[in-house]
Amino acid sequence: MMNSTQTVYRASEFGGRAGVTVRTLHHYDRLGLLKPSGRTESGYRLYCERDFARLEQIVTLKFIGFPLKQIKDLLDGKAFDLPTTLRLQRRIIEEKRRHLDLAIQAIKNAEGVLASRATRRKPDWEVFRKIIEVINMQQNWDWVNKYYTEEQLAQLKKRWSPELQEKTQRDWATLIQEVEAAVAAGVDSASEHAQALAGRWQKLIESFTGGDSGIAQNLKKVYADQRNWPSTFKKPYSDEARAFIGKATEQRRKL
Amino acid sequence: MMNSTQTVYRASEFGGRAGVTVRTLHHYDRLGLLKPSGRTESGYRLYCERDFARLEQIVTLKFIGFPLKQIKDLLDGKAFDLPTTLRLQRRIIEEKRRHLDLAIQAIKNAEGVLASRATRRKPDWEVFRKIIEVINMQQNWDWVNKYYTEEQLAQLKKRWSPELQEKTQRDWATLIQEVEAAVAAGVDSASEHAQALAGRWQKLIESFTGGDSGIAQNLKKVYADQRNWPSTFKKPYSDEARAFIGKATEQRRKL
DNA sequence: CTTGACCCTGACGTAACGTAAGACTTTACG
DNA sequence: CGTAAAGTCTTACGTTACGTCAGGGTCAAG
Repeated sequence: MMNSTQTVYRASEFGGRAGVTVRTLHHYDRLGLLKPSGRTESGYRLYCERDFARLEQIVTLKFIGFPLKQIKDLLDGKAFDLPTTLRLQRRIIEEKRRHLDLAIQAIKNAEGVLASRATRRKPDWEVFRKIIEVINMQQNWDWVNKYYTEEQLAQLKKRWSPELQEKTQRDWATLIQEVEAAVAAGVDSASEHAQALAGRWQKLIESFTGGDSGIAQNLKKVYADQRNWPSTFKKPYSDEARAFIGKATEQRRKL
Repeated sequence: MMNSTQTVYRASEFGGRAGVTVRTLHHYDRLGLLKPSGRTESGYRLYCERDFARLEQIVTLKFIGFPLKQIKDLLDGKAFDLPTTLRLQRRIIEEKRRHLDLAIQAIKNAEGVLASRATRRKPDWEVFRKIIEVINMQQNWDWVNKYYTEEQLAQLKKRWSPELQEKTQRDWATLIQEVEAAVAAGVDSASEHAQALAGRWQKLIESFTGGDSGIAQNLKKVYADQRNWPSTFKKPYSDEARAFIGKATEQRRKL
Protein backbone atom coordinates (compact mmCIF):
# COMPACT_ATOMS: atom_id res chain seq x y z
CA MET A 1 0.00 0.00 0.00
CA MET A 2 2.72 2.43 0.96
CA ASN A 3 5.09 3.90 -1.53
CA SER A 4 8.56 3.47 -0.14
CA THR A 5 9.70 6.81 -1.54
CA GLN A 6 7.14 8.74 0.50
CA THR A 7 7.79 10.16 3.91
CA VAL A 8 5.67 8.60 6.58
CA TYR A 9 4.70 10.00 9.96
CA ARG A 10 3.85 8.52 13.27
CA ALA A 11 0.78 9.57 15.16
CA SER A 12 1.90 12.53 17.22
CA GLU A 13 3.91 14.27 14.54
CA PHE A 14 1.21 13.68 12.00
CA GLY A 15 -1.49 14.99 14.25
CA GLY A 16 0.63 17.94 15.33
CA ARG A 17 0.85 19.15 11.77
CA ALA A 18 -2.90 19.61 11.71
CA GLY A 19 -3.32 20.58 15.32
CA VAL A 20 -5.08 17.46 16.50
CA THR A 21 -4.14 15.03 19.25
CA VAL A 22 -3.16 11.40 18.96
CA ARG A 23 -6.36 10.46 20.71
CA THR A 24 -8.28 12.23 17.99
CA LEU A 25 -6.50 10.16 15.38
CA HIS A 26 -7.41 7.00 17.26
CA HIS A 27 -10.98 8.20 17.32
CA TYR A 28 -11.09 8.89 13.59
CA ASP A 29 -9.48 5.54 12.97
CA ARG A 30 -12.15 3.67 14.86
CA LEU A 31 -14.89 5.66 13.16
CA GLY A 32 -13.39 4.74 9.83
CA LEU A 33 -13.07 8.42 9.08
CA LEU A 34 -9.32 8.34 8.64
CA LYS A 35 -7.48 5.03 8.62
CA PRO A 36 -3.70 5.24 8.62
CA SER A 37 -2.43 3.95 5.31
CA GLY A 38 0.08 1.76 7.08
CA ARG A 39 1.21 0.11 10.29
CA THR A 40 4.60 -0.97 11.56
CA GLU A 41 5.13 -4.58 12.57
CA SER A 42 4.60 -3.62 16.15
CA GLY A 43 1.32 -1.97 15.34
CA TYR A 44 2.26 1.70 15.24
CA ARG A 45 0.07 3.77 12.93
CA LEU A 46 1.83 5.23 9.90
CA TYR A 47 0.42 8.15 7.98
CA CYS A 48 1.44 9.54 4.59
CA GLU A 49 0.84 12.75 2.70
CA ARG A 50 -2.42 11.61 1.21
CA ASP A 51 -3.65 10.88 4.70
CA PHE A 52 -2.70 14.40 5.61
CA ALA A 53 -4.81 15.86 2.84
CA ARG A 54 -7.74 13.95 4.19
CA LEU A 55 -7.06 15.03 7.74
CA GLU A 56 -6.94 18.63 6.60
CA GLN A 57 -10.32 18.25 4.96
CA ILE A 58 -11.74 16.74 8.10
CA VAL A 59 -10.44 19.56 10.24
CA THR A 60 -11.79 22.11 7.82
CA LEU A 61 -15.24 20.63 7.68
CA LYS A 62 -15.24 20.29 11.43
CA PHE A 63 -14.43 23.96 11.67
CA ILE A 64 -17.56 24.92 9.80
CA GLY A 65 -19.54 22.81 12.19
CA PHE A 66 -20.26 19.54 10.42
CA PRO A 67 -20.60 16.47 12.62
CA LEU A 68 -18.10 13.69 11.99
CA LYS A 69 -20.70 11.38 10.49
CA GLN A 70 -21.62 13.88 7.87
CA ILE A 71 -17.97 14.63 7.19
CA LYS A 72 -17.48 10.97 6.48
CA ASP A 73 -20.35 10.97 4.04
CA LEU A 74 -19.08 14.11 2.36
CA LEU A 75 -15.55 12.79 2.00
CA ASP A 76 -16.79 9.46 0.77
CA GLY A 77 -18.83 11.21 -1.89
CA LYS A 78 -22.10 10.00 -0.45
CA ALA A 79 -23.59 13.48 -0.29
CA PHE A 80 -24.20 15.17 -3.58
CA ASP A 81 -25.89 18.50 -3.30
CA LEU A 82 -23.04 20.57 -1.97
CA PRO A 83 -24.74 23.96 -2.39
CA THR A 84 -27.76 22.84 -0.43
CA THR A 85 -25.64 21.21 2.22
CA LEU A 86 -23.64 24.37 2.72
CA ARG A 87 -26.70 26.57 2.82
CA LEU A 88 -28.29 24.34 5.37
CA GLN A 89 -25.20 24.29 7.52
CA ARG A 90 -24.98 28.06 7.37
CA ARG A 91 -28.57 28.35 8.52
CA ILE A 92 -27.84 26.13 11.47
CA ILE A 93 -24.81 28.11 12.53
CA GLU A 94 -26.52 31.43 12.02
CA GLU A 95 -29.30 30.27 14.28
CA LYS A 96 -26.78 29.34 16.95
CA ARG A 97 -25.17 32.71 16.65
CA ARG A 98 -28.51 34.41 17.09
CA HIS A 99 -28.92 32.54 20.33
CA LEU A 100 -25.48 33.60 21.49
CA ASP A 101 -26.27 37.19 20.62
CA LEU A 102 -29.36 37.06 22.77
CA ALA A 103 -27.41 35.49 25.61
CA ILE A 104 -24.71 38.14 25.40
CA GLN A 105 -27.30 40.87 25.42
CA ALA A 106 -28.95 39.23 28.40
CA ILE A 107 -25.72 39.16 30.34
CA LYS A 108 -25.02 42.77 29.46
CA ASN A 109 -28.41 43.72 30.79
CA ALA A 110 -27.69 41.80 33.95
CA GLU A 111 -24.36 43.54 34.31
CA GLY A 112 -26.18 46.80 33.89
CA VAL A 113 -28.36 45.93 36.84
CA LEU A 114 -25.32 45.10 38.92
CA ALA A 115 -23.64 48.34 38.02
CA SER A 116 -26.59 50.55 38.78
CA ARG A 117 -26.52 52.42 42.06
CA ALA A 118 -29.97 51.14 42.84
CA THR A 119 -28.68 47.67 43.53
CA ARG A 120 -25.68 48.69 45.58
CA ARG A 121 -26.00 47.70 49.22
CA LYS A 122 -28.92 45.46 48.50
CA PRO A 123 -28.83 41.85 49.62
CA ASP A 124 -27.33 39.42 47.16
CA TRP A 125 -30.40 37.30 46.70
CA GLU A 126 -32.49 40.30 45.86
CA VAL A 127 -30.04 41.48 43.21
CA PHE A 128 -29.99 37.98 41.89
CA ARG A 129 -33.74 37.83 41.63
CA LYS A 130 -33.71 41.14 39.82
CA ILE A 131 -31.17 39.85 37.33
CA ILE A 132 -33.21 36.79 36.59
CA GLU A 133 -36.22 38.97 36.15
CA VAL A 134 -34.45 41.28 33.73
CA ILE A 135 -33.17 38.43 31.63
CA ASN A 136 -36.55 36.75 31.60
CA MET A 137 -38.12 39.98 30.51
CA GLN A 138 -35.90 40.05 27.46
CA GLN A 139 -36.58 36.40 26.87
CA ASN A 140 -40.27 36.86 27.26
CA TRP A 141 -40.49 39.62 24.72
CA ASP A 142 -37.92 38.58 22.19
CA TRP A 143 -40.39 36.50 20.21
CA VAL A 144 -42.53 39.56 19.67
CA ASN A 145 -39.91 40.88 17.27
CA LYS A 146 -41.00 38.47 14.62
CA TYR A 147 -44.24 40.41 14.23
CA TYR A 148 -42.38 43.51 13.11
CA THR A 149 -40.70 44.44 9.87
CA GLU A 150 -37.05 45.36 9.69
CA GLU A 151 -37.83 49.07 9.42
CA GLN A 152 -40.20 49.02 12.33
CA LEU A 153 -37.58 47.35 14.48
CA ALA A 154 -35.03 49.93 13.41
CA GLN A 155 -37.49 52.70 14.28
CA LEU A 156 -38.15 51.18 17.66
CA LYS A 157 -34.50 50.72 18.41
CA LYS A 158 -33.88 54.42 17.92
CA ARG A 159 -36.61 55.64 20.22
CA TRP A 160 -36.75 52.77 22.67
CA SER A 161 -33.67 53.42 24.78
CA PRO A 162 -32.77 51.18 27.72
CA GLU A 163 -33.50 54.01 30.15
CA LEU A 164 -36.90 54.72 28.69
CA GLN A 165 -37.53 51.01 28.63
CA GLU A 166 -36.78 50.66 32.31
CA LYS A 167 -38.89 53.59 33.30
CA THR A 168 -41.80 52.37 31.19
CA GLN A 169 -41.45 48.97 32.72
CA ARG A 170 -41.75 50.41 36.20
CA ASP A 171 -44.71 52.49 35.14
CA TRP A 172 -46.45 49.44 33.76
CA ALA A 173 -45.76 47.47 36.88
CA THR A 174 -47.30 50.04 39.20
CA LEU A 175 -50.20 50.72 36.89
CA ILE A 176 -51.03 47.05 36.53
CA GLN A 177 -50.92 46.61 40.28
CA GLU A 178 -53.36 49.45 40.71
CA VAL A 179 -55.64 48.08 38.04
CA GLU A 180 -55.66 44.62 39.55
CA ALA A 181 -56.43 46.19 42.91
CA ALA A 182 -59.31 48.14 41.41
CA VAL A 183 -60.69 45.02 39.78
CA ALA A 184 -60.43 43.13 43.03
CA ALA A 185 -62.19 45.99 44.83
CA GLY A 186 -64.99 45.90 42.29
CA VAL A 187 -64.47 49.47 41.10
CA ASP A 188 -66.93 50.56 38.46
CA SER A 189 -65.33 50.95 35.06
CA ALA A 190 -67.22 54.17 34.59
CA SER A 191 -65.90 55.69 37.79
CA GLU A 192 -63.44 58.52 37.82
CA HIS A 193 -60.71 56.27 39.19
CA ALA A 194 -61.21 53.74 36.41
CA GLN A 195 -61.14 56.48 33.83
CA ALA A 196 -57.87 57.77 35.23
CA LEU A 197 -56.35 54.32 35.07
CA ALA A 198 -57.51 53.84 31.48
CA GLY A 199 -56.00 57.18 30.60
CA ARG A 200 -52.63 56.22 31.99
CA TRP A 201 -52.89 52.90 30.18
CA GLN A 202 -53.41 54.63 26.86
CA LYS A 203 -50.53 57.00 27.55
CA LEU A 204 -48.16 54.11 28.15
CA ILE A 205 -49.20 52.40 24.97
CA GLU A 206 -48.70 55.60 23.05
CA SER A 207 -45.26 56.05 24.55
CA PHE A 208 -44.41 52.71 23.00
CA THR A 209 -45.99 53.15 19.61
CA GLY A 210 -44.65 56.69 19.41
CA GLY A 211 -47.64 57.64 17.36
CA ASP A 212 -46.65 55.18 14.64
CA SER A 213 -49.91 53.65 13.51
CA GLY A 214 -48.09 50.71 11.96
CA ILE A 215 -46.60 49.76 15.27
CA ALA A 216 -49.91 50.25 16.97
CA GLN A 217 -51.49 47.95 14.42
CA ASN A 218 -48.87 45.33 15.09
CA LEU A 219 -49.48 45.53 18.79
CA LYS A 220 -53.08 44.55 18.14
CA LYS A 221 -52.01 41.79 15.82
CA VAL A 222 -49.70 40.38 18.43
CA TYR A 223 -52.48 40.44 20.97
CA ALA A 224 -54.91 38.80 18.60
CA ASP A 225 -52.50 36.00 17.81
CA GLN A 226 -52.58 34.60 21.31
CA ARG A 227 -52.71 31.00 20.21
CA ASN A 228 -49.25 31.39 18.73
CA TRP A 229 -47.70 32.89 21.80
CA PRO A 230 -44.94 30.78 23.28
CA SER A 231 -46.20 28.50 25.99
CA THR A 232 -43.81 30.01 28.50
CA PHE A 233 -45.07 33.52 27.97
CA LYS A 234 -46.98 34.92 30.89
CA LYS A 235 -49.36 37.79 30.43
CA PRO A 236 -48.39 40.54 32.87
CA TYR A 237 -52.01 41.18 33.80
CA SER A 238 -55.09 39.08 34.35
CA ASP A 239 -57.85 38.71 31.79
CA GLU A 240 -60.11 40.56 34.20
CA ALA A 241 -57.76 43.52 34.34
CA ARG A 242 -57.63 43.59 30.57
CA ALA A 243 -61.42 43.49 30.34
CA PHE A 244 -61.74 46.20 32.95
CA ILE A 245 -59.40 48.51 31.04
CA GLY A 246 -61.14 47.66 27.80
CA LYS A 247 -64.50 48.66 29.16
CA ALA A 248 -63.19 51.78 30.80
CA THR A 249 -61.47 52.89 27.61
CA GLU A 250 -64.65 52.28 25.67
CA GLN A 251 -66.69 54.50 27.97
CA ARG A 252 -63.95 57.08 27.97
CA ARG A 253 -64.08 57.29 24.22
CA LYS A 254 -67.84 57.81 24.25
CA LEU A 255 -67.57 60.87 26.44
CA MET B 1 -43.54 20.57 53.86
CA MET B 2 -46.38 21.58 51.55
CA ASN B 3 -48.83 24.26 52.48
CA SER B 4 -52.29 22.89 51.89
CA THR B 5 -53.58 26.22 50.63
CA GLN B 6 -51.12 26.32 47.75
CA THR B 7 -51.80 24.97 44.32
CA VAL B 8 -49.58 22.07 43.39
CA TYR B 9 -48.68 20.77 39.96
CA ARG B 10 -47.75 17.43 38.59
CA ALA B 11 -44.72 17.01 36.43
CA SER B 12 -45.94 17.66 32.92
CA GLU B 13 -48.04 20.71 33.71
CA PHE B 14 -45.31 22.15 35.88
CA GLY B 15 -42.66 21.61 33.26
CA GLY B 16 -44.90 22.91 30.51
CA ARG B 17 -45.19 26.26 32.26
CA ALA B 18 -41.46 26.75 31.87
CA GLY B 19 -41.06 24.96 28.59
CA VAL B 20 -39.16 21.96 29.85
CA THR B 21 -39.99 18.27 29.59
CA VAL B 22 -40.81 15.82 32.32
CA ARG B 23 -37.55 14.04 31.66
CA THR B 24 -35.73 17.26 32.35
CA LEU B 25 -37.44 17.52 35.70
CA HIS B 26 -36.38 13.97 36.51
CA HIS B 27 -32.88 14.94 35.56
CA TYR B 28 -32.83 18.02 37.76
CA ASP B 29 -34.30 15.99 40.56
CA ARG B 30 -31.53 13.43 40.44
CA LEU B 31 -28.88 16.13 40.23
CA GLY B 32 -30.38 17.75 43.29
CA LEU B 33 -30.85 20.89 41.28
CA LEU B 34 -34.59 20.99 41.74
CA LYS B 35 -36.30 18.55 44.08
CA PRO B 36 -40.10 18.57 44.03
CA SER B 37 -41.31 19.89 47.35
CA GLY B 38 -43.75 17.02 47.64
CA ARG B 39 -44.78 13.57 46.49
CA THR B 40 -48.10 11.77 46.42
CA GLU B 41 -48.44 8.46 48.23
CA SER B 42 -47.93 6.67 44.96
CA GLY B 43 -44.73 8.56 44.30
CA TYR B 44 -45.87 11.24 41.87
CA ARG B 45 -43.78 14.40 42.02
CA LEU B 46 -45.63 17.48 43.24
CA TYR B 47 -44.32 20.97 42.58
CA CYS B 48 -45.43 24.27 44.10
CA GLU B 49 -44.97 27.92 43.21
CA ARG B 50 -41.68 28.24 45.02
CA ASP B 51 -40.39 25.33 42.97
CA PHE B 52 -41.46 27.21 39.91
CA ALA B 53 -39.47 30.26 40.84
CA ARG B 54 -36.42 28.05 41.11
CA LEU B 55 -37.13 26.35 37.82
CA GLU B 56 -37.42 29.74 36.17
CA GLN B 57 -34.04 30.71 37.52
CA ILE B 58 -32.53 27.49 36.28
CA VAL B 59 -33.93 28.01 32.80
CA THR B 60 -32.71 31.57 32.74
CA LEU B 61 -29.19 30.72 33.80
CA LYS B 62 -29.15 27.89 31.33
CA PHE B 63 -30.09 30.34 28.63
CA ILE B 64 -27.04 32.44 29.25
CA GLY B 65 -24.93 29.36 28.93
CA PHE B 66 -24.11 28.24 32.45
CA PRO B 67 -23.64 24.50 32.98
CA LEU B 68 -26.01 22.84 35.41
CA LYS B 69 -23.33 22.31 38.05
CA GLN B 70 -22.54 25.97 38.17
CA ILE B 71 -26.22 26.83 38.24
CA LYS B 72 -26.57 24.66 41.29
CA ASP B 73 -23.72 26.46 42.99
CA LEU B 74 -25.13 29.83 42.06
CA LEU B 75 -28.61 29.01 43.31
CA ASP B 76 -27.26 27.49 46.49
CA GLY B 77 -25.34 30.67 47.15
CA LYS B 78 -21.99 28.97 46.87
CA ALA B 79 -20.67 31.43 44.30
CA PHE B 80 -20.27 34.95 45.48
CA ASP B 81 -18.64 37.21 42.99
CA LEU B 82 -21.55 37.66 40.65
CA PRO B 83 -20.00 40.48 38.57
CA THR B 84 -16.91 38.43 37.86
CA THR B 85 -18.93 35.34 37.12
CA LEU B 86 -21.05 37.20 34.63
CA ARG B 87 -18.10 38.86 32.95
CA LEU B 88 -16.35 35.54 32.62
CA GLN B 89 -19.42 33.91 31.16
CA ARG B 90 -19.80 36.72 28.69
CA ARG B 91 -16.21 36.30 27.57
CA ILE B 92 -16.80 32.62 26.98
CA ILE B 93 -19.90 33.19 24.91
CA GLU B 94 -18.33 36.02 22.97
CA GLU B 95 -15.47 33.74 22.07
CA LYS B 96 -17.89 31.12 20.85
CA ARG B 97 -19.65 33.70 18.78
CA ARG B 98 -16.40 34.77 17.19
CA HIS B 99 -15.84 31.19 16.15
CA LEU B 100 -19.30 31.00 14.65
CA ASP B 101 -18.71 34.24 12.79
CA LEU B 102 -15.57 32.82 11.27
CA ALA B 103 -17.39 29.64 10.31
CA ILE B 104 -20.21 31.58 8.71
CA GLN B 105 -17.74 33.65 6.74
CA ALA B 106 -15.96 30.49 5.68
CA ILE B 107 -19.16 28.96 4.39
CA LYS B 108 -20.01 32.14 2.55
CA ASN B 109 -16.64 32.04 0.88
CA ALA B 110 -17.21 28.45 -0.08
CA GLU B 111 -20.60 29.31 -1.48
CA GLY B 112 -18.93 32.02 -3.47
CA VAL B 113 -16.65 29.46 -5.03
CA LEU B 114 -19.61 27.28 -5.89
CA ALA B 115 -21.45 30.16 -7.48
CA SER B 116 -18.57 31.37 -9.60
CA ARG B 117 -18.69 30.46 -13.26
CA ALA B 118 -15.16 29.16 -13.01
CA THR B 119 -16.27 26.10 -11.09
CA ARG B 120 -19.28 25.27 -13.23
CA ARG B 121 -18.85 22.10 -15.18
CA LYS B 122 -15.85 21.07 -13.16
CA PRO B 123 -15.79 17.68 -11.47
CA ASP B 124 -17.20 17.57 -7.98
CA TRP B 125 -14.06 16.48 -6.23
CA GLU B 126 -12.11 19.34 -7.72
CA VAL B 127 -14.64 21.90 -6.59
CA PHE B 128 -14.57 20.28 -3.21
CA ARG B 129 -10.82 20.51 -2.97
CA LYS B 130 -11.03 24.16 -3.94
CA ILE B 131 -13.55 24.84 -1.23
CA ILE B 132 -11.42 23.22 1.41
CA GLU B 133 -8.51 25.24 0.19
CA VAL B 134 -10.41 28.50 0.35
CA ILE B 135 -11.61 27.84 3.85
CA ASN B 136 -8.18 26.80 5.00
CA MET B 137 -6.74 29.94 3.53
CA GLN B 138 -9.04 31.99 5.69
CA GLN B 139 -8.22 29.82 8.67
CA ASN B 140 -4.54 30.03 8.04
CA TRP B 141 -4.50 33.79 7.93
CA ASP B 142 -7.09 34.69 10.46
CA TRP B 143 -4.62 34.71 13.34
CA VAL B 144 -2.58 37.37 11.57
CA ASN B 145 -5.33 39.87 12.34
CA LYS B 146 -4.28 40.08 15.93
CA TYR B 147 -1.13 41.90 14.88
CA TYR B 148 -3.12 44.79 13.44
CA THR B 149 -4.97 47.63 15.07
CA GLU B 150 -8.65 48.22 14.50
CA GLU B 151 -7.97 51.07 12.09
CA GLN B 152 -5.48 49.13 10.07
CA LEU B 153 -7.96 46.30 9.68
CA ALA B 154 -10.61 48.75 8.60
CA GLN B 155 -8.19 50.23 6.06
CA LEU B 156 -7.33 46.80 4.75
CA LYS B 157 -10.94 45.78 4.50
CA LYS B 158 -11.64 48.71 2.22
CA ARG B 159 -8.86 48.11 -0.24
CA TRP B 160 -8.53 44.35 0.00
CA SER B 161 -11.52 43.18 -2.02
CA PRO B 162 -12.20 39.48 -2.58
CA GLU B 163 -11.41 39.82 -6.27
CA LEU B 164 -8.10 41.53 -5.66
CA GLN B 165 -7.39 38.96 -2.98
CA GLU B 166 -7.96 36.09 -5.36
CA LYS B 167 -5.85 37.59 -8.10
CA THR B 168 -3.04 38.35 -5.68
CA GLN B 169 -3.24 34.84 -4.37
CA ARG B 170 -2.79 33.43 -7.84
CA ASP B 171 0.07 35.81 -8.51
CA TRP B 172 1.80 34.70 -5.33
CA ALA B 173 1.32 31.06 -6.16
CA THR B 174 2.93 31.35 -9.59
CA LEU B 175 5.70 33.61 -8.36
CA ILE B 176 6.56 31.30 -5.50
CA GLN B 177 6.67 28.34 -7.83
CA GLU B 178 9.08 30.18 -10.09
CA VAL B 179 11.25 31.19 -7.17
CA GLU B 180 11.40 27.67 -5.82
CA ALA B 181 12.33 26.47 -9.28
CA ALA B 182 15.09 29.07 -9.50
CA VAL B 183 16.43 28.04 -6.12
CA ALA B 184 16.39 24.40 -7.10
CA ALA B 185 18.19 25.26 -10.34
CA GLY B 186 20.87 27.11 -8.40
CA VAL B 187 20.21 30.46 -10.05
CA ASP B 188 22.53 33.23 -8.87
CA SER B 189 20.73 35.82 -6.77
CA ALA B 190 22.56 38.55 -8.65
CA SER B 191 21.37 37.31 -12.04
CA GLU B 192 18.86 39.18 -14.09
CA HIS B 193 16.26 36.46 -13.58
CA ALA B 194 16.64 36.64 -9.82
CA GLN B 195 16.38 40.40 -9.92
CA ALA B 196 13.18 40.18 -11.92
CA LEU B 197 11.72 37.75 -9.42
CA ALA B 198 12.67 39.97 -6.51
CA GLY B 199 11.05 42.88 -8.30
CA ARG B 200 7.77 41.06 -8.69
CA TRP B 201 7.99 39.98 -5.05
CA GLN B 202 8.30 43.58 -3.90
CA LYS B 203 5.42 44.62 -6.12
CA LEU B 204 3.14 42.04 -4.59
CA ILE B 205 4.04 43.08 -1.09
CA GLU B 206 3.37 46.70 -2.00
CA SER B 207 0.01 45.80 -3.46
CA PHE B 208 -0.85 44.47 -0.02
CA THR B 209 0.55 47.26 2.12
CA GLY B 210 -0.85 49.82 -0.28
CA GLY B 211 2.04 52.10 0.58
CA ASP B 212 0.94 52.22 4.21
CA SER B 213 4.18 52.06 6.17
CA GLY B 214 2.34 50.99 9.31
CA ILE B 215 1.02 47.92 7.59
CA ALA B 216 4.42 47.24 6.08
CA GLN B 217 5.92 47.46 9.56
CA ASN B 218 3.39 45.01 10.89
CA LEU B 219 4.17 42.59 8.14
CA LYS B 220 7.75 42.52 9.36
CA LYS B 221 6.64 42.14 12.94
CA VAL B 222 4.48 39.19 12.00
CA TYR B 223 7.37 37.58 10.21
CA ALA B 224 9.74 38.19 13.10
CA ASP B 225 7.35 36.65 15.57
CA GLN B 226 7.62 33.20 14.06
CA ARG B 227 7.80 31.39 17.37
CA ASN B 228 4.27 32.54 18.10
CA TRP B 229 2.80 31.38 14.85
CA PRO B 230 0.16 28.71 15.24
CA SER B 231 1.57 25.25 14.88
CA THR B 232 -0.76 24.46 12.03
CA PHE B 233 0.39 27.40 9.97
CA LYS B 234 2.39 26.41 6.93
CA LYS B 235 4.70 28.88 5.30
CA PRO B 236 3.83 29.12 1.62
CA TYR B 237 7.49 29.09 0.60
CA SER B 238 10.63 27.37 1.78
CA ASP B 239 13.27 29.03 3.93
CA GLU B 240 15.61 28.78 0.98
CA ALA B 241 13.25 30.67 -1.27
CA ARG B 242 12.91 33.35 1.35
CA ALA B 243 16.68 33.64 1.69
CA PHE B 244 17.09 33.75 -2.06
CA ILE B 245 14.62 36.61 -2.40
CA GLY B 246 16.18 38.39 0.54
CA LYS B 247 19.61 38.30 -1.02
CA ALA B 248 18.34 39.31 -4.43
CA THR B 249 16.41 42.24 -2.97
CA GLU B 250 19.48 43.30 -1.08
CA GLN B 251 21.61 43.38 -4.19
CA ARG B 252 18.84 45.06 -6.10
CA ARG B 253 18.77 47.87 -3.60
CA LYS B 254 22.50 48.38 -3.90
CA LEU B 255 22.33 49.00 -7.60
C1' DC C 1 -64.07 -2.58 34.95
C1' DT C 2 -61.63 -1.15 31.22
C1' DT C 3 -59.46 2.35 28.67
C1' DG C 4 -56.49 6.07 27.87
C1' DA C 5 -53.65 9.48 29.79
C1' DC C 6 -49.99 10.19 33.22
C1' DC C 7 -46.44 8.91 36.22
C1' DC C 8 -42.51 6.15 38.07
C1' DT C 9 -37.75 3.99 37.96
C1' DG C 10 -34.05 2.06 35.63
C1' DA C 11 -30.94 1.96 31.84
C1' DC C 12 -28.90 2.65 27.36
C1' DG C 13 -27.72 6.22 23.57
C1' DT C 14 -25.66 10.61 21.98
C1' DA C 15 -20.86 13.65 20.18
C1' DA C 16 -16.22 14.01 20.23
C1' DC C 17 -12.97 13.17 22.27
C1' DG C 18 -10.13 13.49 27.46
C1' DT C 19 -7.96 10.81 30.60
C1' DA C 20 -6.01 7.17 32.79
C1' DA C 21 -4.31 2.10 33.11
C1' DG C 22 -1.38 -1.47 31.86
C1' DA C 23 1.81 -3.12 28.55
C1' DC C 24 4.95 -2.72 24.52
C1' DT C 25 8.53 -0.24 21.29
C1' DT C 26 11.68 2.85 20.03
C1' DT C 27 15.25 5.99 20.82
C1' DA C 28 18.79 8.37 23.19
C1' DC C 29 22.49 8.31 26.37
C1' DG C 30 26.32 6.67 29.02
C1' DC D 1 24.80 -2.90 25.25
C1' DG D 2 21.85 -1.88 29.05
C1' DT D 3 18.62 1.21 30.77
C1' DA D 4 15.64 5.01 31.14
C1' DA D 5 12.78 8.36 28.84
C1' DA D 6 9.60 9.12 25.36
C1' DG D 7 6.26 7.46 22.21
C1' DT D 8 2.55 4.10 21.02
C1' DC D 9 -1.00 0.52 21.49
C1' DT D 10 -5.64 -1.17 23.20
C1' DT D 11 -9.25 -1.01 26.49
C1' DA D 12 -12.45 1.40 28.85
C1' DC D 13 -14.66 4.73 31.75
C1' DG D 14 -15.91 9.98 32.18
C1' DT D 15 -18.16 14.12 30.27
C1' DT D 16 -23.05 17.13 29.11
C1' DA D 17 -27.90 17.38 29.29
C1' DC D 18 -30.99 15.25 28.51
C1' DG D 19 -33.89 11.73 24.61
C1' DT D 20 -35.87 7.50 24.23
C1' DC D 21 -37.54 3.18 25.23
C1' DA D 22 -39.00 -0.70 28.49
C1' DG D 23 -41.70 -2.53 31.98
C1' DG D 24 -45.01 -1.48 35.17
C1' DG D 25 -48.03 1.18 38.47
C1' DT D 26 -51.98 5.15 39.01
C1' DC D 27 -55.88 7.96 38.11
C1' DA D 28 -60.16 9.77 36.15
C1' DA D 29 -63.75 8.89 32.86
C1' DG D 30 -67.19 6.10 30.66
